[in-house]
Amino acid sequence: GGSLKEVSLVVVDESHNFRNPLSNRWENLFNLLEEIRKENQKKPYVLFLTATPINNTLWDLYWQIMLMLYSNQKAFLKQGITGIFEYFKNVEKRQDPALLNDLLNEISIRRTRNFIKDNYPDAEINGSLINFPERVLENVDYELEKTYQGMYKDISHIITEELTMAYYRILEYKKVEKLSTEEEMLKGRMIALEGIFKTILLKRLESSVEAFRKSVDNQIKFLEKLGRFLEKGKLLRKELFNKYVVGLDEESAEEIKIKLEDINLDDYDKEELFDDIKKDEQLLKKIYKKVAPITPEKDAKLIKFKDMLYELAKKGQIVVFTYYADTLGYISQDLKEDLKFKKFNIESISGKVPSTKRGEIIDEFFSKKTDILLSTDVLSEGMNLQTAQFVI
DNA sequence: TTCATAAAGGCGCGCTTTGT
DNA sequence: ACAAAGCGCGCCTTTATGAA
Repeated sequence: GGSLKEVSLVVVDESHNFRNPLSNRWENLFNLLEEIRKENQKKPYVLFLTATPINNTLWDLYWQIMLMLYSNQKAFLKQGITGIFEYFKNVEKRQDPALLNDLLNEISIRRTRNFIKDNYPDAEINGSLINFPERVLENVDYELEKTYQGMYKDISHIITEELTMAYYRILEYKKVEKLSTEEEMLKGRMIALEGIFKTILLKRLESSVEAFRKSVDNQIKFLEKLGRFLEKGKLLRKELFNKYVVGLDEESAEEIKIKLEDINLDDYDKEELFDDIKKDEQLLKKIYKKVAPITPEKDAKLIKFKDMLYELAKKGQIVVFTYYADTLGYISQDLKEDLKFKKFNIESISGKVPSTKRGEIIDEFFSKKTDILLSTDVLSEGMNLQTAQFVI
């Protein structure tokens, strides 16, 4: 509620979120800092906090520093750094991160676990000594081949070798001597997407049967609609499909039709295109049939996971991270129904959980009411889950 | 770079609940 | 009784991924 004039310190937590200068958040923060400076007639203190100043490249750090320095390339002239950009270029060229020290010494405070242990052995939080638990890493192996009861090879063969992927290759069905340069570009990009799509399918297969089933089912539905719209001379793209996927009844189908781009099938090898779309539909249905009977009781990966979970849960609190929300839902549903796990309090959290509810779940975990907490990436930032004894 | 996919966060709208 | 706060939903934005 106060005015910008009263701001003398700006604290940015998880500051690596401001590593990309092309994003709105970077620009907004830059403008905000500028405004504060103007109102104040002097620069406020700026404090950036992050455990991972560099996520991908050196330049992540560069753009965070640019915010702190109001893009002033000559901010450290006195220290012999004539231009920040040049300085980073040089570090990049020489491939030696140690060269960053001159700059980092001017602007950063770094405190590692060992530093605190060595220099502040008596440090306390809320009256009790800080205790850094020993971290022990353990790998658990499982065989996908077993999980999918010998069908993993079949499934991955179908995905990588047998699917025609006609949707991503529509331009290949065009009856012309030579595609235009523009079309040639588009074709290349669509084929690249085909690769991404295949990878995603395999990734979801690896994550859980349920996540995989959902993707396969979704693709079957898409291909059905794609075929139906093509017959009407309209090309259904994924973007619109995903937008309207919930209510694709006949009425809304008419509405969508207006928004779709036209496609003149006379220019295409119609027969072959339709055949291939049908073929993919059949192949995906075949895959679906294979994985449909893998119920939780027959899911070897889930069983192994649960065995381990059960043993660990007897010893202490656990946080389980998973990549896909669908896998989270699958596991959480199964644990809820499993009598063996009845004695444990199990909660799950993802981006779909509203923020107020999220706070409750975390509080309950802190007060040790929860034994097992299942989570997607939402908990990876800004959350201190140190009461947990195990992380999976 | 590009784009599909799936994860996340943020904001505003309109409605309900809460506080004074 | 009225304003403020909270909530759910839809929409928009951001990010990582990987092949070309």
